[in-house]
Amino acid sequence: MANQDENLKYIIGHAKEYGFVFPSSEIYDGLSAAYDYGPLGSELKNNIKQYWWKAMVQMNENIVGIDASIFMHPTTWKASGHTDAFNDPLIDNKDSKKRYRADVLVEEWVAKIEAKINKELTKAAKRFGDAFNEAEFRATNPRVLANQEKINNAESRFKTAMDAEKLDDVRQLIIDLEIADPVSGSKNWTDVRQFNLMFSTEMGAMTDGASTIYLRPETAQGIFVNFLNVQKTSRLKIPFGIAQIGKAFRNEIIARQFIFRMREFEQMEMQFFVRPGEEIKWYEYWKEERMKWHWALGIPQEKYKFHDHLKMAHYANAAADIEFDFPFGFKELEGIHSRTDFDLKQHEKHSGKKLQYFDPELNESYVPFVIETSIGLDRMFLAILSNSIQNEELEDGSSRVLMRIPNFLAPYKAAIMPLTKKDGLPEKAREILKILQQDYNCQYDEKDSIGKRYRRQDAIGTPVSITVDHDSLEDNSVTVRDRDTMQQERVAIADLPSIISGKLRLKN
RNA sequence: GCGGGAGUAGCUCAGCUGGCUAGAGCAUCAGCCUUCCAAGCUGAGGGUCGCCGGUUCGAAUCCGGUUUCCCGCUCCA
Repeated sequence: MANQDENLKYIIGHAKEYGFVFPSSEIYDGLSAAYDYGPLGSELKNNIKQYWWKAMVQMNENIVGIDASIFMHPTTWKASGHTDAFNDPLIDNKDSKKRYRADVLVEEWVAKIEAKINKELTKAAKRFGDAFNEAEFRATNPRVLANQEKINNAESRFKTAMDAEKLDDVRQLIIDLEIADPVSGSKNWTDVRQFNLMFSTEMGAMTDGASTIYLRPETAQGIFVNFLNVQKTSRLKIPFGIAQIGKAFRNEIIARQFIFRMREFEQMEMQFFVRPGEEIKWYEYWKEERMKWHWALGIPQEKYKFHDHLKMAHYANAAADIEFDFPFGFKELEGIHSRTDFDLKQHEKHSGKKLQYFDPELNESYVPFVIETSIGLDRMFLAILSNSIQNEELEDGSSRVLMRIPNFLAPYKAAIMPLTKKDGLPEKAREILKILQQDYNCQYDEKDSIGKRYRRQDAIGTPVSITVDHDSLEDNSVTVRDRDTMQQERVAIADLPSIISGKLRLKN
């Protein structure tokens, strides 16, 4: 591949040309960072979902699935922290054109002043030796006192301004503190603006009396608020998990890189509830399990790597990403987080309901700890798409566009084609189609030369092509051609179902 | 959101010092050929040149605005 830009462009072009992914509302010039899945794309996407659901829910007797509503009670987001944390005050420097979080600028300023105080303390400690009393020095030294007061003032002004949502005051604070852009040193700032990362809308037809609700920014909370419902109705014992596939929405300031970061996206999540104190064990377990799930697809293992988080989100005590080698480099594909008991505790607090599990073995109740595995469906789609597409040079000097989609995820499993359009071959081919399409998504094609039709199937990743010729009418046999090797073999029509199912089996 | 680049048929692009009914290759469709690995023959469909406005006798072409996409910065539970 020439370079990364060209590569991604090629993938986007191929995806559009063959009906995998279209820009949303394209006839109206499209909508930024929104995409539609076309006929082949929705097949592939559904197959990914099925693969995940099967691995998580069907293959684990202690994991069940739900499908929660996108709308949730507004208090949910207060409890989860999204209402506050998804509200960043941002400010731009007019000269450097850089954007910063206003709260970070203030924090950095505070850190600078604190450094001054510490310098003062170190100096004093040297001077006084063993007799040095830090608390006393802090309480009496005029320079330290003045600096400490500066910090206190700034922090309280910032807090007051944020609480009252007075963004002008935040800007004034930054100007008063003489904070300069770390890059350019410029103090030429724009207004402070708030970006709420959650989409809001009104519930209720009347504007008055309607309440603001949010489109969920993550699917996890739908699981947490249903924790007791599910645990009780499914008679689950800890450790157990609840899985969900669904859409989530984030009003990203900037959303780009094709379907990698969209404002509307789909997550496949599983929250695994465990005994407090056992979370790290299960965290490690799921890290491994999830990586195995990826490896089973047959995509080269070096395309994946773990990225352990050093800086944790407020709710987590351990976190790692599974990163994938996308056309634009290694980027997060899936997250595995030890979320502690943060979410359930928060919901207990805000709802006033007990969200606890009675552990018969320990004979006590507790709020379970949670391990989360969360994978972006659209990202998984892109991972498979970008890994599958290749231009293969053939021995005769020609080339073919090949989509090496893992067989069991392919949109079409088999293409059935008559060698020619005459002599009853189409009829025979359609007979076979009728049988196979009950179990497999198949395509019928009789247009153009047989070689051309093979290439067409290569370009959309169909693993098996079945060709009906004149002999087929006599002996009920057909030619089966493999997408990757291009090898052909003669088989009985009756054996087709088992041959196809053999090709769709997972690598383990 | 800022800066840079781009937008002509489904795709890749040509045309752009303003001037014939806007072209090519591939793709699509119909027919011929009846053929086991694309690119054989005949024909057809498909574009208000991203959109709006301006300059002009005349704009795909010049100017302004706008929108979408790509890249960089920024942001990212």
